[in-house]
Amino acid sequence: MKKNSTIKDIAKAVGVSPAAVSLALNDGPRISQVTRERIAKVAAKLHYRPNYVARTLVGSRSNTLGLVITTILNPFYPELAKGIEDKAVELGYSIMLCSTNYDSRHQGYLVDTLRSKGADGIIFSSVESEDANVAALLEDDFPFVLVNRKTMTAALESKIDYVVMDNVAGGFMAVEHLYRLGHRRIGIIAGALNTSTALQRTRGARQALSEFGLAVDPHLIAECAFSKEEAYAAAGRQLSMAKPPTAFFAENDYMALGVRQAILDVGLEIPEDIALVGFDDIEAGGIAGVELTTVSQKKYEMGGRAAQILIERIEQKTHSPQQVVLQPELVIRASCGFRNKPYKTRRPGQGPNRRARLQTLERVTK
Amino acid sequence: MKKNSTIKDIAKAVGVSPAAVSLALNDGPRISQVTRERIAKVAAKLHYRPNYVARTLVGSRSNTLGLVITTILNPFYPELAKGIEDKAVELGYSIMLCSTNYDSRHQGYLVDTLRSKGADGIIFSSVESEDANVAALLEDDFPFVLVNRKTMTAALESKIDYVVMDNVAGGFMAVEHLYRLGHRRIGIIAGALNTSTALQRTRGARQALSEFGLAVDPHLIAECAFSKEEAYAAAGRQLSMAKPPTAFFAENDYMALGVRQAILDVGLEIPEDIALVGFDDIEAGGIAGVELTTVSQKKYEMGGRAAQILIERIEQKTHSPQQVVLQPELVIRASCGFRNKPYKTRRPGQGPNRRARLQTLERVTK
DNA sequence: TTTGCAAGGTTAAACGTTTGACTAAGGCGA
DNA sequence: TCGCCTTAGTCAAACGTTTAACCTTGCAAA
Repeated sequence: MKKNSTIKDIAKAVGVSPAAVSLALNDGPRISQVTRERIAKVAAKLHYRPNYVARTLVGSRSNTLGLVITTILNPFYPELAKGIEDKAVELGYSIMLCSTNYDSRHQGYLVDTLRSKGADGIIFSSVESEDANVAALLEDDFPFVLVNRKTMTAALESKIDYVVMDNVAGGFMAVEHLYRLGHRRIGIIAGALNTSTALQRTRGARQALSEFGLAVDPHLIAECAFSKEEAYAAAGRQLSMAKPPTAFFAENDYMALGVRQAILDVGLEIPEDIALVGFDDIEAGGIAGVELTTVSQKKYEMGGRAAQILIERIEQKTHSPQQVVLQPELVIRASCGFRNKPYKTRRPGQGPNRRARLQTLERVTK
Repeated sequence: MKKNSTIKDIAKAVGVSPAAVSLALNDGPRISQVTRERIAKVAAKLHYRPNYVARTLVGSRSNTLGLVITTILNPFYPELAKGIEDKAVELGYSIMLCSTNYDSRHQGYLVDTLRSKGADGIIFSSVESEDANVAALLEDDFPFVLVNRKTMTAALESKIDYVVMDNVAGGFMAVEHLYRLGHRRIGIIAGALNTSTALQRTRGARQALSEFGLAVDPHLIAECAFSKEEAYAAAGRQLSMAKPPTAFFAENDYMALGVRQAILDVGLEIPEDIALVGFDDIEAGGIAGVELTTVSQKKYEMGGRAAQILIERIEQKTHSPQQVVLQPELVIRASCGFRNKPYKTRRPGQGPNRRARLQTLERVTK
């Protein structure tokens, strides 16, 4: 491989010291306009490309962020990653992509590698609700931000930057929608309950159930990994119960696609025989013929915000922990039959109005 | 941020020289078993994490690969990226993800950044058929591999590592399938023709057309970006022609989804009124109700092979350029109506048999 | 004529490793 | 006892930057 030209090569060619070249190229002080220009010219001629590795070593930043996700195969992540990458590039950073494949031991290895390789900070979209890596990073005062998920260790939570959706509100919305459509037996296909995401969506769902006076049947709550396959299996099991549910809430769209297939495979139709609501609003859910009703997350925005918060922390522009909670939105499509037969039930309860209730929920969350 | 412990800290603690620590930790020679163990113990206690930045600087490798794609939003890429990442991790490498967003100037910037930051090599899945960056990299003898696409500059092609599908054969298959189903007016929604991918799929499609004695109507070939939106628009235009096509071949599945929507939006049904075949075999195409017939690419495998080839080159285990061409496979689902009414036409022509013909095509490709 | 100071540099150390060349100590055969 | 080899290290340079501290000029002011 051809050797890259260095600052020394330029120095030699121009007849100045390496320090002068460095200063000139970085708009430093103490260099006259003329030398500055001569240096720039020679640098261009030699195709000089600053060596970030050396620069990083002397202690300045690497301008590289680590991004830790579970697997890029879940369509939720590409959009999140896109939001992160766009913002990072805008602010002059690159990103290193790492997948845990749901293996938290591997996550430890990834974190070490990222730090070894000089990442300035890490964006985690995959932490478990009590994650050892998070505690360790905090201890070392290494910059990181959580996105999509958060830690639920009370002592830590207030010290950590994160950006999440209000998952409790989201879970509530999903079940409320189903309830108002007349459903009374609602199967909940929950994600892995060692994640804040699944924990809170489930909590919101249960809150809705109890607020509407529905019993919480444990057989109707299935915990499984955030995967299509497990969701398919779990839904299949509920469908073969003596009294199967008349509606499903799958805690993400990828799982919802699995549930959908399970429903179709037993010969039932959506929404005529059974209703289905997902969570995330992935692109595939919007395809004609699929038309999944879902709780929408602002994935792109979440990603961008997370990147920005992390970079601010890295560049010390920041102060205290930033915790942003975005509000979800119900996207009504065809999979619950709302268009054909709208809500049967009035908004239940005479308590405070919807907005007030949600705000209460939010406080409960924290 | 807490300072990381270094080899010097360990050296001090153990009472040996930094060189000894380096040697011990890297299984180098000249260190006795006992010191080796003492060093290991202290390293563990201090949570020593080797500084890759420094290591990279002295000239060894960074164990980091650059991956350049167009945009992770096209569902083709996550699976490709997964194949790359898994293989890279297996072989001890990390990957830096970069998106060009279809901007070839930006690609130049990305390449520079990647080289600046010490990437050992680059995987390109986004080069244009005559790409200046490729030529420059080759000139500098910088390790890289092309995947999914290749250069079509004759002088360069033989010197470059790449792994692609046989896109000519794939394009041929798609049109052949439609032809044998009885279609005679086939709209081709082509990708950007400055990519080898679109160029070759289109070439294959035209070869099929002419082999089956069908005229090539230029109005039925629309070039557009590899995006859902442009494909939607292009299909819409063909559908409003006086004599619209009875079938479409979209050169990737993401575009096919756009075409599908266009068809549905004018009130036509698939496959009853119009047939549709895609390319790639993305997961969303297989969803019940969508069931897109498509030419399948082995994305995961392609990715893995590409990573492996690049790493072999980086580690000098390699010799001459490696060029792998994988064979596509037609995945017949519901979008062409094959199941209801199978082929009307015998395999046309009395020339050499299918396999022989394909092999000819392959040779033409190269 | 001296002093002060701004402008435009230069020097050298430092970042954390790796690695080729050197060395000290001990053991062994002759 | 000498010479030589082996073992287990040490030393110092190098990788390409950045940056604090120092050095020269030349010129203006006193």
